[in-house]
Amino acid sequence: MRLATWNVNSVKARLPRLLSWLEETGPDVVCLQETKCRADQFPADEVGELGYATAAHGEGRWNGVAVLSRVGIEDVSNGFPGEPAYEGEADGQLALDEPVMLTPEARAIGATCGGVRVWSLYAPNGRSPDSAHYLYKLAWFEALRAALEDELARGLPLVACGDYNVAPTDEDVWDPSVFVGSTHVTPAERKALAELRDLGLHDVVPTPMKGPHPYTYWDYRAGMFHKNMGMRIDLVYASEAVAGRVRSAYVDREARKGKGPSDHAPVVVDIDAADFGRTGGAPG
DNA sequence: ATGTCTACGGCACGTAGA
Repeated sequence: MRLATWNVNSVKARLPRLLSWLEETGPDVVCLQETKCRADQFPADEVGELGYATAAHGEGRWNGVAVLSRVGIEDVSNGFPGEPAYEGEADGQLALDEPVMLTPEARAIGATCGGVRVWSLYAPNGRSPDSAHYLYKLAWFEALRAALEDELARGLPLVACGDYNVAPTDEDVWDPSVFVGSTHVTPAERKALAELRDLGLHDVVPTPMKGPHPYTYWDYRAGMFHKNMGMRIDLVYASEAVAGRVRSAYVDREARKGKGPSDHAPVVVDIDAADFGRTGGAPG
């Protein structure tokens, strides 16, 4: 099974590149983030012509996640149980007797594809460590940890991949000194990732196509991609059964080049998964 | 270079988010 994850930064703006990338790369399962469209606006017909079924979860202008699969797509979950909603900076100014029902943002979608439980995740950015958005990010990760613990208990091989908006180590940013006081590198964010790994998930670190660091994101500004000043924030967290069958993984930096790219590159993982589709196989 | 992208509302370009 060839699995990929890619923050496309608008699936509508990226559609020609997405379609040609699908044809060239031939993944069986693709996790997309920042699709920035409602489910009914997702170009399911266009990817369908290439043989992919779609599960999409979106809200319009921001966020949005999807799973594409040509090995089946079943048991779709839009979001996860306990997923928090962003209450914003205005929390506390609302009348106490006027509870407001907030809908979680479209940041997670799960589906079972070819015998593998697949999650496409788009973690909150956090904006700055003193913001309400940062607290929301940490709460979202704690709820994700609880949800993935339950998901793993189902016994299927599992991958939770996407834009985690956290660089796991200082090696995963081009210059740690630039990030002092910033999100993506704080101890609390890295602890949230460590707690996911404590569930038995393994960080599938891809091979960089160029240079020593498998960065997956480079800011559009200031020639950051040209100078390879990037970050590794798009991660594949795989259960033991999947991690033990990973043949290879790479960052497709070619997809970050040229006119009209996303600011993220895809991560592509090849897995020996011939027996995952069988019923009655070993769990986990 | 606070230097780039995107979507939105609404039809020009300012604003917000990343």
